Amino acid sequence: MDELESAAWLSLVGLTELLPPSLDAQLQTDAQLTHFEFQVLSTLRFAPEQTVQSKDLAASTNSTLPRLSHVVTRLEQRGLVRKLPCPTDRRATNVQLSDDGRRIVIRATGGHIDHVRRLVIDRLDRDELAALAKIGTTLNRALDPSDRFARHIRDAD
Amino acid sequence: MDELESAAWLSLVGLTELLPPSLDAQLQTDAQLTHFEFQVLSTLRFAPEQTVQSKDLAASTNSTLPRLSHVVTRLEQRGLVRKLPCPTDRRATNVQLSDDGRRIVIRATGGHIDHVRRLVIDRLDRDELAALAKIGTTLNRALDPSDRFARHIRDAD
DNA sequence: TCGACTTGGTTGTCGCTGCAACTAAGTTAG
DNA sequence: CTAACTTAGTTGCAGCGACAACCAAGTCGA
Repeated sequence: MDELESAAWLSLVGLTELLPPSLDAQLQTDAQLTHFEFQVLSTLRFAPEQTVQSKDLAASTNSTLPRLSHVVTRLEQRGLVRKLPCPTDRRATNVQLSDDGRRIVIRATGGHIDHVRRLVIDRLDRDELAALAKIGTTLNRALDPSDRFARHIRDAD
Repeated sequence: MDELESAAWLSLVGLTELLPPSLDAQLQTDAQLTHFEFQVLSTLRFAPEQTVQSKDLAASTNSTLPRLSHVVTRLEQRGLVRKLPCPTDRRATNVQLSDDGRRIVIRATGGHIDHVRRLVIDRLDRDELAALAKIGTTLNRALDPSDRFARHIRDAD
């Protein structure tokens, strides 16, 4: 690897190690949510009926079904979501945002966006944002060929 | 957030969620190492005497001292590193790469670099690499003002 | 229509990391 | 010199995520 390749790679590794803890910390102190929980709630918030089937929720949040199952169980215990049996497929469960959950996620979103702006968006100019979007898309496609991820936060983030 | 900002942000979040598992998976199957363990061993490999003090090793690998302590304990049990008392400060411990550890990390490096190339480097042109390096540096500085991270893999990665 | 296979989901266990508490060694002010 | 403080490191516990095993429901072929 030459200088440029190495610099690009190291900076990318740095990002993947530093960014997630920063997001978790902000959301944890401001809203008692992990970033993953926030993603789950945000996805539900913008879904029709505030309801999404577990399998699809897992795909949207780029998680596995076991992981989601655990998290949804905890969120349900906190009263932020409900689990409903799916009427058309009795194996499936639909996850629905509760009123409490809706209030929580709405209140959390503002501060989270502020944080993302201060940390990332506002530090890059338009050209850099465009470059990042393009590079990110390319690499995400390589990392996740099924490309199921991340069509969710959209209006939230 | 407008379209461009949102696209950049989502692609960045995607990267931070997809890249680390990919690195861990490759290193785990090819060398029975987590990416973090690989970083530790790589750092030691290029240090004078193959030895680094725990505190500095923690800083170089962007980890906390407790985390490093646990990992070094495991690596020592596997015979890949040694813990030596520091001669000049009796509180400190120096971590040294063993011969086995050296062989392991050297054997692991080639495959790891191949993986990184296939996944990232080879998918970007020179302009994109330069943009990524610049953006990454900017954001890393925002995320980690002390900037202690990532002066290590250098020749390895 | 019945057996084999697939799909949706849950549960249990294990391993790793964060955090707080703690020990030990070094440093500094009086 | 010694009491207060800081620094280096370890340990124990708790929480989360991966994985495998499992159950239940749906599908499909003969």
